[in-house]
Amino acid sequence: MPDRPRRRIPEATVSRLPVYLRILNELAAEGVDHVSSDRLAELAGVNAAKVRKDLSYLGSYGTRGVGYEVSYLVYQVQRELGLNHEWPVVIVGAGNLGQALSGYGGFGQRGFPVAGIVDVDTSKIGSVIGGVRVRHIDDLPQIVASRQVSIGVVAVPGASAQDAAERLVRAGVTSILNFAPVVLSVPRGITVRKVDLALELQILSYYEQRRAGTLHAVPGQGKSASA
Amino acid sequence: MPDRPRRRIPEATVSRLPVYLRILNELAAEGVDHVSSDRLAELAGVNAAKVRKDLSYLGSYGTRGVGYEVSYLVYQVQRELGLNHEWPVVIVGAGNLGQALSGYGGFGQRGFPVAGIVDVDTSKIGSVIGGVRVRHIDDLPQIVASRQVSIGVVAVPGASAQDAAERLVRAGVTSILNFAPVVLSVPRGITVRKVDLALELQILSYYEQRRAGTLHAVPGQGKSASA
DNA sequence: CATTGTGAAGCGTTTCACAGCC
DNA sequence: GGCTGTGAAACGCTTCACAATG
Repeated sequence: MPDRPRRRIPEATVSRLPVYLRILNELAAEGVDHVSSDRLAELAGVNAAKVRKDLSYLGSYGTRGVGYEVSYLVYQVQRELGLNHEWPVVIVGAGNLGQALSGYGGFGQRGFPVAGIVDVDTSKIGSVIGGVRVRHIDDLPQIVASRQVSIGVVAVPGASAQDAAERLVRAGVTSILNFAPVVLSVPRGITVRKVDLALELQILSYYEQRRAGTLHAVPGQGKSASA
Repeated sequence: MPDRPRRRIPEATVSRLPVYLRILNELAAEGVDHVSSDRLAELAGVNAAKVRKDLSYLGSYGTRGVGYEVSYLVYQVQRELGLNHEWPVVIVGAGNLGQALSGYGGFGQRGFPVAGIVDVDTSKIGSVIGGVRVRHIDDLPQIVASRQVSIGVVAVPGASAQDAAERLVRAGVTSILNFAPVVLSVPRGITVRKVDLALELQILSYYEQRRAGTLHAVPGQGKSASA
């Protein structure tokens, strides 16, 4: 590992880097070796200036008049995102969602292997999901320590989510991906991101209702693009 | 239906209203009848001024010196979000994710009943998930029309997601919740929101890596709060 | 000469600070 | 006295526009 990130990258940019990365990987798979900010912007559904500014935070990796070399940019983005090594995750909650997440397989393929799944429900313990055996939640500290886990996934009902988060933090996890529909309260320095279906649907509901009233165009998280 | 929304509400505010709504519902369930912006802010993990400004877009529903009446505010927020009636959704993709989403039940409970699930895979057709029978994707237009569906959920692999989105749009859907890890290209006026696990994990990876390098605090999507 | 990299302007969001009101 | 509602300041992000350059 040669060097650590130095520059401070805007949050908005950080959340777009994974999108660029995915597109770059697709381009690489297609054998494309160079790409312009214009093309990348089109594929990512954003403005070209934004792509250039975003990438400029990583360094000057483009060539004027030519564009960006795909493979080199893939490497740089991965390095910036810390994707050069694996980040084992531990899933709390072996219900529907925990099982789906664990069985899905996409985690491991993308560098986030499931180091463990835990649940409070002793009836679930021992069953194997996606190749991982469900263990008791009291084993959390041991799993986190032995597998050097720093990311925890909260996949329990809302009522237990705060407790799950606290257990994760106590066990030594410093980042949490929260699927429960609650606002987690965590100590400073712990990063929490949430994925909340009902919330997303309710936001869509708002724009649908607006559409019904006045027939105007509507924003779409900045994620929509024209064909 | 007395009136339609008039004021233009900032996107950032719209995405916080569901959070307030959930908290308000919890407070109501606990028998709390009034709440201050300070308290609401604490529970939502945001700044009190933000709560007041957000709520002020709905109208002046607070009482100076007292706070907001919980039940009245619940009503107003729901109305603003268009949650006074149900929004049936159609799910495209009856794989792991589609099944989990449909079986989960939270959709229906929150006013988004599953009007149908469709798949291209004929071997999946006919099976019943969460009380809904899986139908062929060619039935989409019929389902959307007969059940007045305006929201579609894309739960297919990345490679088929664009096609799924196009079918939804052709069938008459105007909002899409996309779980596939691709940027959907849709006509203007169609709202797309995405839920992307890998992306969230990669963002966490970035902050984890930073933490490893320099020991500083880190943002958390603005969603974290101190205990 | 196409395309990057970037100051500077523009814009939306957050936060402050306090007048207004119950 | 306590809390809302809101102008205005501060901030961060986006977009423009163009000089720099392979």
